Amino acid sequence: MNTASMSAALLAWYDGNGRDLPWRARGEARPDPYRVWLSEIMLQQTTTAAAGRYYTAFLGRWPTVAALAAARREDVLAAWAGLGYYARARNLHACAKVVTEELGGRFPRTAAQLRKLPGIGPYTAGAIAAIAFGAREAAVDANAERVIARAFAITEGLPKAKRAIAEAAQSLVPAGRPGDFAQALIDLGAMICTPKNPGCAACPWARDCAGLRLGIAHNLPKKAAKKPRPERRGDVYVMTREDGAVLLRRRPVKGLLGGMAELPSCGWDKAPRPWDSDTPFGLSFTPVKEPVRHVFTHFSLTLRVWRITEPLPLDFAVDAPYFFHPAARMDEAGLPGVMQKAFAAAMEAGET
DNA sequence: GAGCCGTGGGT
DNA sequence: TACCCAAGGCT
Repeated sequence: MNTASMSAALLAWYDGNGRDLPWRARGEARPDPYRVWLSEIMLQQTTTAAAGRYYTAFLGRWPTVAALAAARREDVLAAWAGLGYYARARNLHACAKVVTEELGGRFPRTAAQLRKLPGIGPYTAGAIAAIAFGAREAAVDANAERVIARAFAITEGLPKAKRAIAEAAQSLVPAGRPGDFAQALIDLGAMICTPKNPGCAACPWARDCAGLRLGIAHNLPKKAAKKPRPERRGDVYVMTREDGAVLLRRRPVKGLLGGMAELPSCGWDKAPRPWDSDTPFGLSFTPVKEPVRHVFTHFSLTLRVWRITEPLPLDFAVDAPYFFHPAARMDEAGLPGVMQKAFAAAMEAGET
């Protein structure tokens, strides 16, 4: 089998078995580059199911790159809340501004030019160039890496094997349908050539796969062992005002949950610990019985939740980064997942 | 190059 | 339960 027949076999499989996803414009002449870009940013390290809801919401609220560029950053971050990796949202907004204000509202058409924009790395640049503009570029994500490592029996471990894998992938990209090929390779990895228990019997490349022939496919690609996840603990405070408004705080733009709103908290990240031996503003609190557990990428967290004993008076004054948020619209406060959990725990405790 | 950066679903 | 992993990028 040569590369041309492998590409043809994969495209034929994709035409009959590829996934139906909201951002895919199957049959349309050319997909909207804005939609391709938006979906690709959301899909970075994120499942299609999780990205789908946010994609629909973003597209409804900001239908064009110009509309997104005109939005306030806090609104974009709040709309991203719960999806994770918030640097993506900051870069998304920054990229929209560059495209709108410096590039005349048009995305660059080549991977090399796309690569220069904030939030667009090697994978995303290739994906947008291929899918939105028909460029003959590979889009090598973790799925494609796995498929290629197996098909070519690349036994060198990641990340050292990245270059060899990328070159092998590029050699397969057909001139005719590079965008479909990129998505087909990803679908093959997600649906057939899965990390565990790959479905080789249904694979369009079963006859070509060197890894399968050698009986090593299921063990590829090789990866370094994971490091242990440290434990951290901290305290988080739910302070409500007499009118029900909740006291929140804006986090610094850089670092963990950068730029996001949060419940005032301390002790669990690198931020200063103003309340080690005291309470916020010297107020009185009641502990919520069950602490909140949350797992981040590089540490696990146990958070003690405290509820204010008496509501704050209406004239309780706070300065930035603190602000009050209306109680009736907490779902719009833009709290990241860990803070949504803490708030829910406090509310549950308050009702019992 | 390795650490940082979220969250949820599958097993 | 604990672990793995996901359409990665930035520093």
